[in-house]
Amino acid sequence: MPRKPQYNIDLVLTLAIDIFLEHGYHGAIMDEIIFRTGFNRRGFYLEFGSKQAFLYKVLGHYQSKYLQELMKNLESKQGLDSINSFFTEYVSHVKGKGCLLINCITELGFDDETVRGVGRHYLDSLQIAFIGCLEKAQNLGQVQPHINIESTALQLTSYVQGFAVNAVLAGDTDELQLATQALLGPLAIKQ
Amino acid sequence: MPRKPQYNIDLVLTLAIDIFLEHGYHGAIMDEIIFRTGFNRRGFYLEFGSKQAFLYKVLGHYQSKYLQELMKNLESKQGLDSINSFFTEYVSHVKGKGCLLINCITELGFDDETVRGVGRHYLDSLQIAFIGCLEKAQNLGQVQPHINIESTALQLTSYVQGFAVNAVLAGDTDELQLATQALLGPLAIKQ
DNA sequence: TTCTTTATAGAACAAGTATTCTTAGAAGGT
DNA sequence: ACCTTCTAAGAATACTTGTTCTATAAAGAA
Repeated sequence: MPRKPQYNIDLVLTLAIDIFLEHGYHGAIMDEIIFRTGFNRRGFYLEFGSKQAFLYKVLGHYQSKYLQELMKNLESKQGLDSINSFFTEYVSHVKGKGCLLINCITELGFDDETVRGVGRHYLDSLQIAFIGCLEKAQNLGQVQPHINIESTALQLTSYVQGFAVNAVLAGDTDELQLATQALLGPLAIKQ
Repeated sequence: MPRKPQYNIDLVLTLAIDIFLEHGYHGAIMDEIIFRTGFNRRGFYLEFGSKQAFLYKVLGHYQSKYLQELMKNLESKQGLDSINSFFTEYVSHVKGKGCLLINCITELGFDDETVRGVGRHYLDSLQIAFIGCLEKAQNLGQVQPHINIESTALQLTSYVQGFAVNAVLAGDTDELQLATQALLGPLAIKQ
């Protein structure tokens, strides 16, 4: 039997996330991908077929490793606390880098139906997760009873995307943490 | 004296906005830029020097023609009404396309200091404009007196960036208009 | 009209980049 | 120890794309 591969697909995908975050899809060149992931060209094309197919794999990996993990905060449906911890973790995740999925949407969304589909699905999931948390929060009496839950959830979803953009520019994230408080504060019932 | 140019720099810059919006910076190739703007290669390089320099010009043009125009709504400082009309116009501006500046930030922000600078300046202006409006609104008794103006302004600024991303995906923008109402509603004093 | 100047169109060039191919060598089976 | 099989490294290829160059023609001045 032949030698075994030295690379680890999971690690390659993880390392590639940063490369695409830094340079975008078209700006990330194969030489850097090969070099920084420690992969080799032949193996790369045997494994993934093309740069584009590779991006899709990286995006999928990014979602399951990070985005879905972050959303678990919301799925525990503990009301406002869940929303709070989601934002705290999200801000620290995107700090100084932004979000790979958001970057792909803005760079490729117009031309790439696959990316658009993934993006829509992500935003939908996020909104649904927020709705679940808000309903719970309402039941717990944590938020004003009169708010429109769907609109508020959409609103929170927009915030998340806004943070992803801001994070690329913001040196420190104290600002963003402050914004989170300002954002969630008005929802809560004043004690 | 020689013949006069048939192209119109202003028009070229305006047409280029859509091209960069559709394909991003690296995805927009010179052939399409030349073709769709009706420019010619030689003239292009005499006038702008390079694709990168051209992007900066297009970005500047985009800001003065659209972003600053939209912000005038806020500068009139008529309180909540100004904020409302800003959002209405903004949503209709980014509908189906997104915002060129935001797209450039997410695609190039990490590598391009110029773009980062322009982006920061834009977000700052926007936040300051919101602050002006909120102060006015507070003086007019249109909003709750206890809200933290700076935080609320930052919150609104994040929201704007979220819309820019959502708009790339959203077929219709009714959703976004609804979210805006949900957002601004709680600020206002109930009548 | 004729001459000068410069825009136009697109061919040519050169740099960059995704993909394929070649060679050498490592890991295990017999 | 030897052979097979597949990986590793990177050279080579083919294509894309930003930039420059050339030839043509149009617009005005004298």
